[in-house]
Amino acid sequence: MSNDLRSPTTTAPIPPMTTLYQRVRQVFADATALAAQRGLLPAAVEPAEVALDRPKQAAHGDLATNLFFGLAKTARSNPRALAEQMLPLVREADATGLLASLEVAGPGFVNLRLAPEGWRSAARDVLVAGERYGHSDTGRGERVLLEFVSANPTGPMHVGHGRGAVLGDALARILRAAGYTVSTEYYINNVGNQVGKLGESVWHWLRDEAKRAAALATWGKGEPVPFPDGFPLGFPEDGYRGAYIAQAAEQLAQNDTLRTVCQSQSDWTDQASWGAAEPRNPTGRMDNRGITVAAWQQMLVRIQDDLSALDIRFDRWFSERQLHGLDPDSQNAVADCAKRLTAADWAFEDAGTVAADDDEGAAPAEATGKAVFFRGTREDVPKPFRDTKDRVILRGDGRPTYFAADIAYHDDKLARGFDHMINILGADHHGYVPRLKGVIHALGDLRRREGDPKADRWSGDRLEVLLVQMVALLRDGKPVPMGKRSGEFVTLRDVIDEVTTPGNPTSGRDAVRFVFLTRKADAQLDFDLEVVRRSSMDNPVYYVQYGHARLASTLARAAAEGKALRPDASLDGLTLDDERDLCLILAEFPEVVARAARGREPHQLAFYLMEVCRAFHAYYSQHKHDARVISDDEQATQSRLALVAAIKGVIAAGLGLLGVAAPERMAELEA
RNA sequence: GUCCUCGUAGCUCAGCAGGAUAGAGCGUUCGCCUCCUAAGCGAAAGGUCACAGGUUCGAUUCCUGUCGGGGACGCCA
Repeated sequence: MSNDLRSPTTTAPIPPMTTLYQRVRQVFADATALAAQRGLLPAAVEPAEVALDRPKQAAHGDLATNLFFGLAKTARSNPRALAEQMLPLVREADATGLLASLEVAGPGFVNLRLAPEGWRSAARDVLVAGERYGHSDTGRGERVLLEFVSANPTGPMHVGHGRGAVLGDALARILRAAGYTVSTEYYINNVGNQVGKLGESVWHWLRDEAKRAAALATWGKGEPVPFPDGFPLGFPEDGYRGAYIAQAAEQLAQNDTLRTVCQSQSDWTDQASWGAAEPRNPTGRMDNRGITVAAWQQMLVRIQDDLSALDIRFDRWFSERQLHGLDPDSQNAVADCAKRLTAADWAFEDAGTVAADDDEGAAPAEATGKAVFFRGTREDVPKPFRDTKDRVILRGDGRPTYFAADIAYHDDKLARGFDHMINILGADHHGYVPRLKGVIHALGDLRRREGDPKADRWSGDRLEVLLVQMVALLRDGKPVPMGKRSGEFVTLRDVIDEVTTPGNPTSGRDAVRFVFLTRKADAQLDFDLEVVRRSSMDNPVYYVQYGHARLASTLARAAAEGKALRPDASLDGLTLDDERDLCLILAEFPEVVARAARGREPHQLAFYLMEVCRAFHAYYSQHKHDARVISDDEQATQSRLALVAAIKGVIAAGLGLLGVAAPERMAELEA
């Protein structure tokens, strides 16, 4: 950091930005270096090893460290005595006079108070760094592939998907700020039974225009679909019944080619009438029919639309079809992986369990051949990745399972050079995790045998799975009934719309995002539509946004009175305890971002922002009479405006990392 | 049955790589706008951190077990 904290210098070639916490840590690290020179300690410590806490009690100073508890062991001393010995060295190391006082407390804590220039520098840091305040190199550029949502393209997104989406998007923003190199990816599950059923379901509507028209005329959005009887083939078992099926069918009917296909009376089993019958798909499954592809593409557009309502974009949309060699210029990596695993005895053929009818609609399951199982139970699989059961990758009829495709997918991810993979999954998938890690381990072993020099990259611990718990949708405390089977469910879009305040288009997105981020991923979340729609304090998003707007309006007010914040404003006018506390809170922001990144916990940021606002509102109210921000005291006004700007900057930066708008003013309240 | 996860104020939840006297919001009670946004602030009340052991200077935090809520154990995805 430059020694001139006064001037918010113009952009030098990316200054090595430090934070107040880092500067204090450096002082302690330097002190240990001095101690090492003088034989008091065996070795110096790195700044990062100096744990700094903000004590709960004001009597314990501005910051505290328990550094000497750990060092006492190696120095064969007791913490308290060592701390006493170290204090002079700490003072010596504090060349810039950051620290005002130091004391040893309790069994060996060091409590410290910062000099006014010290704590004020935190506000200066914010103003100098601007939008980049809080950024760090914690992640050291580690290449992370963050896969999230990956909802089947068989219908609109529901609320649970939304939570995973918001978590993933916020996490991507936070990780990037913390110095990770992040790619986000959505895995499109466009092969398999589910998508096949989507095709069948749509097909049924397309076949009967009269019924379709009648249905469309009478169904309301979100209403259960009274599926008519008497369809030639019957509706597919566990097919999709939401009104969106009819909507999709209606849209597909606009497509001339499909219209021709759909109006033909030929049975859907007659491949000839379908156009693209895929020779590489010998079992003739629905998932590769033209109608199916058209249908999931339709659904994908809808999903993308829902995601953009939440301001979420992905770096890449990864098609499962490409793994099966079904997309142009793609290889059948799924079959390849299965073959190589089998060759290396990581998989084996076995009749095993008799195949159950896997509800292929009207077609009864054929007598099956031998299935291929992945040996996830092998003793040489490290314990945490070992499965309790061998899992099928190729069914008796040769069709790959979802797991088989996922093997090829994760092989592909690692082959692309990522250091680390984070998958965000619904908590109901947790049983799936060990087998996925296990198969990555197996692929590593396989590649080692094949002589791949990069084989070590294929290790189970490169995969990290974040499990997201369910969202319980409530309205005024009462559960909103959701039944996928009945076709009666509230979509993510419905929820966003319902909590959007008239006249403020982003309010619904902001509310949904913020509320989703006020809980740890692995905690169940109650989402009460009534509460989130209200603009009250049960609804923290308004609290934080209001704080930002209040800060903005204070700055605007000052400007209007000809007292605008000047770039050279001095912070010397900040003298109150509350101002020191605010600065210390601002100093914590980079710590919080780094912590949220390391722990993959965006909620920490949400809670932090509420704390910032709480402190600001208290300051603002409490000094309404004795120390207003805008006053006749020019010096004090400038300093306080600078503080206000810094607080505003932190809130804006924090909200930005959560993907929530930071408004300059709040929209009119609802009556 | 096996595995995962959660159990903290009346309710909903925080609690950072173990630290000092346990934190918020809602709800309840009582206060605060002639003056920068009252969508705000202050105060009061509210707790055997599910239970029992263990690890150590120190445990709400880490480990084991018990009890309770939720979830997963398919040739589904």
